[in-house]
Amino acid sequence: MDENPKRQQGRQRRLDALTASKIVDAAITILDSEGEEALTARTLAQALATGPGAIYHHLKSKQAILAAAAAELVTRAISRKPRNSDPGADIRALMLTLFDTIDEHPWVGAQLTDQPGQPALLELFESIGEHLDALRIARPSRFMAASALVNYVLGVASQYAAAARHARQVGRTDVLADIADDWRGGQRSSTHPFAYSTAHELAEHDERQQFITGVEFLLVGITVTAQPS
Amino acid sequence: MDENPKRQQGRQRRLDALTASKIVDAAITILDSEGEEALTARTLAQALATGPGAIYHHLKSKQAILAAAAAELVTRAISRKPRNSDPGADIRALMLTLFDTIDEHPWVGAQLTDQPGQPALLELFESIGEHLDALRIARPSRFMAASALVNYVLGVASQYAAAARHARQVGRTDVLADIADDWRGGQRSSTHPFAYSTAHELAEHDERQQFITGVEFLLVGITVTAQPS
DNA sequence: AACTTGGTTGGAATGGCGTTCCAAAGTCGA
DNA sequence: TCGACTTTGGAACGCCATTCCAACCAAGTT
Repeated sequence: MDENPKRQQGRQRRLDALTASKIVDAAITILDSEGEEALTARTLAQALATGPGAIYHHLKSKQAILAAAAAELVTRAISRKPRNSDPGADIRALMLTLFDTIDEHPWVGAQLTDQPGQPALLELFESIGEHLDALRIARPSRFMAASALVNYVLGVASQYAAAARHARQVGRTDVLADIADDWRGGQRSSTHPFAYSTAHELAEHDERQQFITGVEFLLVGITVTAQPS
Repeated sequence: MDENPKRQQGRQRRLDALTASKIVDAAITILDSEGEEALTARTLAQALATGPGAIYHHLKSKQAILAAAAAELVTRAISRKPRNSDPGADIRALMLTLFDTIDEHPWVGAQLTDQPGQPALLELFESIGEHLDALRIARPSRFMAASALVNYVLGVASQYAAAARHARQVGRTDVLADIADDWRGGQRSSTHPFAYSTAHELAEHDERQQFITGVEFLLVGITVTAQPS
């Protein structure tokens, strides 16, 4: 399937040789510019000026391509670590970096939530966990705390991916504004009073701010519940 | 497309008439017993002893069927409200009921995260929001708090759906044990020390306990940050 | 320089999916 | 009984991921 180390020195490859990483790069380009639905074996083959068969020689499935693409972007995001002296600031910065990656590449959100035990999730969990170590969370709580933060990120990620899909299908409209209108329509003021009265916030709020507020709730809860000292 | 109120009194229907709700019920049965992948227009038509065309006369797409099925189960779960005197206990009970629904019907998790502005999500948001009202969270924070809780549930839901898919494909029931093994393999002890050292918890923990611990982190964070008094 | 070998290529074929089409059948007001 | 309208369900369409396989190459061997 490729990645044979011997080949690096032994056989000489053609200059235009297909490789797993070239395929993944082309996939990322398509996903970013034309969305999840635009990535098919045929469009990807066309972008690489080859046929579908050649691609499957290097990567065993479309899911493998997507997993590799997501892992690439997550790893890239995580490796930009600020490493301040303040571990609290560090973990907030990490979470915001993740948010920005998902905001810029919504398909990553869909991919992260599509398969369990994915490489990208390991990176995510590891990075969050190491920051919690720095925060000196009591040992037994670290796993729970890291899981909670990962799950929260995944929830936000899945909504971003869904919104991006919807926006592309329906056209350029503001997805959240449509939902807010729906929540204010019909008999909603009596059947769903809470949603009705908060719908305007859905349409107007800053999503980055909303995300970090949720992170803040979790971090406060974690430190209050599990700080040793 | 059906659901014409006039028809209820006017035209008389055949006893075995196809209806949207019969289709959704059949879909739920297939999803629960044979998994997401088993639900196709053809298998559903077969279960209803008809052809695919008849189904599309009542519901406009497969996504609409899935959305209706998910909304049905979420509504059913949410309507089992305990309504104790203690609002803190109520919201924990609600979250656990949601967890149990997703645990029993993992495909609901996939559906919730697949489309924005879904009916099931409105029910979820409304129910969580009303409980927060009872908790007397300060007004401006309620939207943020409800969103954070919903996002957390969605993250957990997506992981449950992914694990169920994987388990059905591989035939193995213990997906988490496989992932834990992966996290302990290779050079992980040096490259991913946190994941390596917590892998055993991944395989051994009680998932329901883990879920409610995350909820607890959020609720503590929310009350500490946003309680008015 | 020809021959062999085995990884690589890419176009064609396969099987299955969601969805649409449409002729036949059913139902009702007149 | 008739004509209009809904409902049915099997066949057909277009697209997808994936597999097949004959041709293609760049070494090693002679």
